[in-house]
Amino acid sequence: MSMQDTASSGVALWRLVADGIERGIADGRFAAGDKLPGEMEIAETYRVNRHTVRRALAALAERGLVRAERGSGTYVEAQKLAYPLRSRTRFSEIVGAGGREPRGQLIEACDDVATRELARELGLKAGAPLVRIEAIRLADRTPICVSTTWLSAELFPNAGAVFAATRSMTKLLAHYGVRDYRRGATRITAGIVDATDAARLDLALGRPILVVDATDHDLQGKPLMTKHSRFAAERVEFLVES
Amino acid sequence: MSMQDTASSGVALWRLVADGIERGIADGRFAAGDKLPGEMEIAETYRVNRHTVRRALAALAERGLVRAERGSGTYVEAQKLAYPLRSRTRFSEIVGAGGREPRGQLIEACDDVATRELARELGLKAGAPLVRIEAIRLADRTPICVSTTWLSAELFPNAGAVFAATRSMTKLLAHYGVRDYRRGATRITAGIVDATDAARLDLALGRPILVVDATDHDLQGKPLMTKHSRFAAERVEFLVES
DNA sequence: TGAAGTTGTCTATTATCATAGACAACTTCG
DNA sequence: CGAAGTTGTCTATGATAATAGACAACTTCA
Repeated sequence: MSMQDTASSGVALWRLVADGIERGIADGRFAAGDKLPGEMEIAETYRVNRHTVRRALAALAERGLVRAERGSGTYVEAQKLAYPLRSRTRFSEIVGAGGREPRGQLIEACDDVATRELARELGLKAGAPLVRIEAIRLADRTPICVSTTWLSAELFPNAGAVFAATRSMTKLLAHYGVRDYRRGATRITAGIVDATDAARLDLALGRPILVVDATDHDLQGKPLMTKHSRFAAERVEFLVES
Repeated sequence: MSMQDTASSGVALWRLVADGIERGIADGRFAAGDKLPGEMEIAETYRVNRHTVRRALAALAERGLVRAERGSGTYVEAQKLAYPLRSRTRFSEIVGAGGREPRGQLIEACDDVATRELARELGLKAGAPLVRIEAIRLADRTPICVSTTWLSAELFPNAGAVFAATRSMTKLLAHYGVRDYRRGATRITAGIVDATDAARLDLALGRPILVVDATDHDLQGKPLMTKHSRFAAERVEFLVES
């Protein structure tokens, strides 16, 4: 065969191979930790050159989906959600890009008052009225993180009800006329899940979590909301741009 | 820009442009008969070379979605369903390939006896028991054709109920263990829709129809079913392989 | 230790993708 | 008719995709 892609569909051959392998991983034909067939074998099944397979595997490896070990084979990585930490990242977009369905679920929404720290983050005075939203975010049916979000009760009246209806922070902000926003400085630490979060994340007690604190700003730099998120470490992998 | 495709995603640039235009046609931004923007203008909106736009338009023209008129412009064709007449064609696949959802709807299933002609087509004796299935097939919510299908009542007992449940001839045959089948000789004529079919196809009286008679065989050549289909001529366009 | 099997890297060739410019052929409209 | 705008076709160039072969580097296992 000297054609570049099947039926000149405008989709590169290596992409078709990569998609095929990814589907195999997604539907469990290749489980996490499994060894993929050798490059030659994959090349034969797809009737493609070994280098084309390598191109496909390289693309998957870049996304952290597989890991090649020289002399041994290529292995399926623990299928962690690749979570790029850019200034403009939306949970729904990240999850959707991985071919999974993003879901949001409200746990609790209640009034709160700003501590000195929260007030500083949000550019308010200590004791200012806040709305606190506790929510779970899932990819398909897998809980990824629990997050506590604080917003100004004056700027976003009735925010809890709006989030309950939209199940999306992005849509919540859009409801108040905020068309775009960015994440400011983000702090990442790790910890051990507590009993409450363990139940919410369907996670065994004692498992590690990634703790992320971030404040989102609008395009003018005005603080909109500050978040305290706890990610199931075994299900997510943050990607920081180099 | 000297890159071949956006973010080296494995999808050709012309494909992205073609998909974008096709989406515009699908969601009504460009209606049937409309003139598309000029090639230069499209090139500017997609920030792409004019030749790349031409490649995209050529792909759409090949599928019959648009028609270029030299010196005048490129126009959206009457959006007929492109129906390739190969030996192995499935309605669901054809409709699905066009980005529309295939649907089937049972009108009536009843017992019948083989005329001399039907018996010859199905390899049975005249007077043999048959099941006759009347069905409508749609793309999204647009009726495409009405078809009358005859099957041997002995080979496919209770076929009507199975079709009512599966709404697919392919699945019906699979239910009886037929994994694959091919269409044999196909006869195509044209006619005027009668009152019954006009109502079923949501077609005005007096409109033309394409009449297709075909018999499907299994891979050993044994006749499985014979069909008499009436297509709304203004909604479909048969493609015969060259 | 050695053989077999695996991934990594190199060179080389061909086809396609994408861009660029120029001009012909044609349609539309004043 | 003539000008403006459109699609059609040609040549040319550089980047990428895909194939092909060879060999190095490494792991696994008998």
